[in-house]
Amino acid sequence: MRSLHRSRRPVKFYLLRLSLSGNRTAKDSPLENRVVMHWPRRQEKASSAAASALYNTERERERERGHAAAPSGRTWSIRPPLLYIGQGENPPGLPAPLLLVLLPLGSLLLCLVLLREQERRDGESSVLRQGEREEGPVVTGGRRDTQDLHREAWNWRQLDRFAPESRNRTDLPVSLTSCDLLHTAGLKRCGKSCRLRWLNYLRPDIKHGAFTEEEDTIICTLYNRLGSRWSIIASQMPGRTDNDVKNYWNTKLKKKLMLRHANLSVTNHILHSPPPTSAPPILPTVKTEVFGSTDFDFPTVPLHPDYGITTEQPQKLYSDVMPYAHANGQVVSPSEEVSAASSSITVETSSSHSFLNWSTAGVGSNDLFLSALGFGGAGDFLGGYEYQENLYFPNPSIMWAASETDAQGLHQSPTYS
DNA sequence: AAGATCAGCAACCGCTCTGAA
DNA sequence: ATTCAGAGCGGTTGCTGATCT
Repeated sequence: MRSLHRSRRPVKFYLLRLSLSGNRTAKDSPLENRVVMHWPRRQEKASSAAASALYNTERERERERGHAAAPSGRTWSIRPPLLYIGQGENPPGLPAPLLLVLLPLGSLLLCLVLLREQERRDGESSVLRQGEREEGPVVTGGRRDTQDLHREAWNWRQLDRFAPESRNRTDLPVSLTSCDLLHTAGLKRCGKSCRLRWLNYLRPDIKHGAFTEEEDTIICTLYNRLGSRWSIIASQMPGRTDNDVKNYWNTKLKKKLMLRHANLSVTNHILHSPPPTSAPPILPTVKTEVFGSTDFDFPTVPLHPDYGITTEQPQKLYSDVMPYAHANGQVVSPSEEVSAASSSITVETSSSHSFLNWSTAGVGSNDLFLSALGFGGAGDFLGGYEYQENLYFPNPSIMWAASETDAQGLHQSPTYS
């Protein structure tokens, strides 16, 4: 069991119990189907008495209106409750309390949101509902639920471990770390884990389907230029996370490309290899001839000077720059089909050539993989390039070029000796 | 049918960076 | 200027279901 990150700095928080009189129907988007609070940072330091007073005021208003309203200076939007306290554990007079945890931590609120969102996704709630009682963790089956969310009921006994007076108070000034609180809540996840879970899985705008050819192209293009800057690559594909892209590359796309290249190599071999001799086969050793050393360097890329790209600003290459590609000085129309044997992308500026070399710094074995395959551009990998205008690149069109279109044009391939 | 292996992928680890106090 | 919690990121792990033997 991996250990939880434990925050060193104690976090002051208040536990407020809100008794909501009936749920509002969530007609809004799922994202809004949750508690949203804007709590001024200064207010985090408010005394428990002040918090209690605010709470009491708000509770009165809430009772009058049937929902929670915001005091001046802050806004609360309270939708159907996130968590219910198990039956029998409720304090007297609060039949269906909603437990809110006000923290100076977006992460913790996210934990609550996360539970609600998971509940929505599961279709069938595994979070304790009103009137239900649960013993121990709630498991809905599958790894995601058992491992990601160890959802146990909130109950007063757990809270009382830290605040024994909680049963008879509406405000609970307690000094705990965020991890303590999450343990108390039964989540067994730190805020960081919850955030990650949200970003990579629960976020409603996440695209969960298979990757398209367009996305393959984007990934290969940017990977070839940047290496494993997955977050930047993912930023060009709405709905995809860096983790998605990374996993996809490592498990599928890389193999796919290798397979295609292997097929191509076999074809080339059949077409161009000399008649077989009786000489014993020589096991190949890879030599990166084109780059002049056994270390891999990405192709030298001259950048457009107007963009002001520096090696310290690699991100700008994607967000601001998608330079024109040429090959051997010849611009190739995007509509032209590019052979799978095309070898390189060079990027040419109209005037001065400020060369930027995406070199070995930060480049891992995957880049060696690319180099070993002899590819300089994503069009090579994908075997046939289908031009996509303004995929998600804000700037000029990409023009892939075939420097040599015959089957022997793999001049950037490794050579075997 | 049962165990072994593989593939997919969400989550974790550990590090750096950022910004608030 | 310093401290430190939280965010961001890339590499890696390990769980689960599918497939193979």
